[in-house]
Amino acid sequence: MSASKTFFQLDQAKQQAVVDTALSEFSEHGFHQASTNRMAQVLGIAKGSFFKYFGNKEGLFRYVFEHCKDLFSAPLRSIRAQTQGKDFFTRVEQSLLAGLAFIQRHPRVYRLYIKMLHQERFPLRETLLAEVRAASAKYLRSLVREAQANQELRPGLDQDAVVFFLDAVMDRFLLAHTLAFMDADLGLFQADQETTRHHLAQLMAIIRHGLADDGGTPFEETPHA
Amino acid sequence: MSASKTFFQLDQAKQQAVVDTALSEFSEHGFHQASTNRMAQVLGIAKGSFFKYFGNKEGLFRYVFEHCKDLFSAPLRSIRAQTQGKDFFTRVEQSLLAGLAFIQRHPRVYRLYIKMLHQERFPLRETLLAEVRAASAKYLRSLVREAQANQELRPGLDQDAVVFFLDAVMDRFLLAHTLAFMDADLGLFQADQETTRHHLAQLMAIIRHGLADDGGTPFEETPHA
DNA sequence: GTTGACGATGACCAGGTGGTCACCGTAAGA
DNA sequence: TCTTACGGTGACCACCTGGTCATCGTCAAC
Repeated sequence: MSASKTFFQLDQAKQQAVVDTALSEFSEHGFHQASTNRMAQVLGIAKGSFFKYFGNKEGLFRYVFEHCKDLFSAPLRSIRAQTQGKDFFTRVEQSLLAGLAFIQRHPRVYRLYIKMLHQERFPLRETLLAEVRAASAKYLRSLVREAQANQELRPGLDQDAVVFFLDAVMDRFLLAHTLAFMDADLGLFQADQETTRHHLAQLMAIIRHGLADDGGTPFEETPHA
Repeated sequence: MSASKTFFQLDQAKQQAVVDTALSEFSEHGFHQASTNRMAQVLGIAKGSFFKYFGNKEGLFRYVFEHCKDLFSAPLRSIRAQTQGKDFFTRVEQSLLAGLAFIQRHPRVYRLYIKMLHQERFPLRETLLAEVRAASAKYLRSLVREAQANQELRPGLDQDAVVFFLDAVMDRFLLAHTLAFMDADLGLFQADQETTRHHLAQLMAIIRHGLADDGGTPFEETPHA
């Protein structure tokens, strides 16, 4: 718990306003460029209050991050449960759709995550990111493991390589909707639902061919050892 | 030209030292967190000199960026020429190896590029990044176009989708060597050459299956229009 | 009416920032 | 030796930062 009891005795509306403003500031400016002066001004409270509530800027950030993590973990659990029993590629596709839905509902949370990934010198960066990445990697890995058990994937595929591959493509697909420069002229950036669905289908076809067990590979195997 | 004639009249060693120090600072801290005070101290010159040379911090950055762009464009041209005539997937693989070689030779240039991609509020961010992204996207697109002309790719694949897919996987493969968090437990981060080659082979196998024309797809085609 | 508890306040602090400019040292030309 | 030109210098400026704390206002208890 990174907030003092003073903060929790505030009425709910004010607590929420503080977290909301801080999330906007951090997701927009990262940590160091975020300004407590600006936040205080936006909220219409004295700057000193922040330091009463959270000790320092880092404490404020920790609290905001905890809040985001809560928002994040619920959908992750739910999508896994929802797709239980479906085939691997359907699960991957639905996970992507769930990711998109989350980003649309919580754009600032996603931007904060991106900022943390790519901005060194965030407080607790290693610790906090490790938690998030571990959760999503674990999820992806469990999907792959089950798929391999069901012989849905081409034999001989390295589990780590598959996870890496999927992580790369999925991550980028989500990123392209948020950052214009990550969209290689595809038109995914802030795309409407129809465009997104179209490109998702194309992408899933490539992924399927890349990973699925088609009962015999047309290429010479690349030998190892 | 973002530097004054004063700067160009300096002896080469000093010019180089200035660019070198600035590149280190910018690639490590981004733009706003980079400090001209620190650079001056490292170089052992007065801070005022920077402003004589480049007008302001942004001018200094522009000059450093131009320098990096020159370093970047030569290898891109050369790798394209070197792989002319080879098959598509070999070209992709060699491009990745060339990218890795570049990153190893110029790690700070690559880090600066990453910083610019993921840190808003960089001066001239849109303009400068557009140049770089356009160059590399154009390269990738030309590879894909030629491959499609040679019927190396599965028919019906959307060119944009293929470019997007390749960009995603290749980008992430390079990133994983530089940023620990982008390496989904694969062990690519600062990996030795052997590890890298091993994982590259795995990845290329997946890409091949995903894109190559294998003379008949085992799945129902996902119909469009 | 008096007291005590406590959250809110914002002037204030030290420290860092990008940027300026009057001054200095030097070296070439007369 | 005097003049001129010019790059180098670092004290200085205004501004912004995270963080502090003496003071104030309010409200409940007695």
